[in-house]
Amino acid sequence: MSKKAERTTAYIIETVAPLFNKYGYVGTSMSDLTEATGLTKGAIYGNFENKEALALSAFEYNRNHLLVAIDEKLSTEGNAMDKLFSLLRFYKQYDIFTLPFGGCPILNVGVDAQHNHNLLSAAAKETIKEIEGKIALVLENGVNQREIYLPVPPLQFAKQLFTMLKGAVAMATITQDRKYLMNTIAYLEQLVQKEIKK
Amino acid sequence: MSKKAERTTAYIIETVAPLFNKYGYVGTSMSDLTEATGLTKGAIYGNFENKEALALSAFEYNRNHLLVAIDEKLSTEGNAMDKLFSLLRFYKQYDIFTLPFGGCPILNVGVDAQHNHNLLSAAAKETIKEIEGKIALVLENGVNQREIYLPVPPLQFAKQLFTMLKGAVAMATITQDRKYLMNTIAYLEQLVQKEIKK
DNA sequence: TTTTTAAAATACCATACAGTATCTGTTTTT
DNA sequence: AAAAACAGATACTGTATGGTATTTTAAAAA
Repeated sequence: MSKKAERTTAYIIETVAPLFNKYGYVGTSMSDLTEATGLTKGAIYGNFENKEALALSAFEYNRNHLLVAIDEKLSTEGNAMDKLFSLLRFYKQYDIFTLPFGGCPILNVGVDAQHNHNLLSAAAKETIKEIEGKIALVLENGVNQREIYLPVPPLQFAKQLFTMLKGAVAMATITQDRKYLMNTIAYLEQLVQKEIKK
Repeated sequence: MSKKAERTTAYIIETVAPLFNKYGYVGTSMSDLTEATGLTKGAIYGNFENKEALALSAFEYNRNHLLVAIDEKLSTEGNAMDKLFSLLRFYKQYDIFTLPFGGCPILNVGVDAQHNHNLLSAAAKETIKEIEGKIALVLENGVNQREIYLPVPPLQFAKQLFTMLKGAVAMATITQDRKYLMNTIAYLEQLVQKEIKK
């Protein structure tokens, strides 16, 4: 296994990931990709079986970035409440965070692939489940440590919270107005404070 | 102006609207449209200047359907609270309501057109503003009639409410799970009850 | 340094794309 | 019923699409 190939494979993915995320699967053509990478089709098809495989790799790349960031926020020192507030602070800057990959991959791919690409659609769906699970885990630990109180089961609360966050992300994306992020999350902060603080 | 042409123009729009909404602007080809309508390109290009004009008409068609429905819910007999609850009940069934046009046009077009089509993108944005305005008006009247109390200005409350609704719509769409709609709106019902009831 | 192996460039394929000029059939109008 | 107007079908345009077989170039191994 020579290293050259691995490097170009990685280079292709990171160059191509924002394009697929912005323009969607059908909206991104192979010539867009050759232009962006400066490589020829021969080079790209040498590293990826076809356009589909490339799009899947690109989504996985974006998704991993996101999950790493979320993991980091949820691993903040302190109790469950500290971790939650760390996550909320992160989402206040979510538009800036996702700018380099061309917006929220879950929203973009989830909506774009809906009727165009089953595998991508399933991948977006799966990513949502993972994030909800991570949030639920923090909540569950908080309950067990008697740090917080929950009016509903941890997973349900996590889903509710994530739904509101995605609402803010969707509105900020569509209207290009980051106030939706700021205001919604300010509201969520006081909601979390009131609802679950012991 | 003969009526024949108007009828086929209308027929084309209503046939084509769900396709553009599902597959997006680039994802919908002229041959998809000839196949769905059973008409030839000659017929379609005789009624619309180009693909873009057709897509814009299709969005407008979907948008109008939605606005009519929302207007109706917000015109329910009774006070501001009755109108709000009528809207919330409508959103509980939003997935079923939007099924014939292939999902929520604001979300689909708003996300799809984001980097692919400025006019469509602006139209989605504008539609959001209109709906927020309609909700804000109901709230403002409610305040003036001393039926409800608002912790923030009417438009801000309307935006907040609509953001959460869109969050539920986005999550239900991406995951294909209508529980997001049910649970989020059940939560909003109790929130509205608590927060703004005088 | 030479040989071997692999990566990337080139040139090409068939097909699908949006769009159009022209022709044919059908309505209206006279 | 004939003439004029118009809707729609047909056949075609050039270009862009995803994908591939083959050649050239560069990198590893001997």
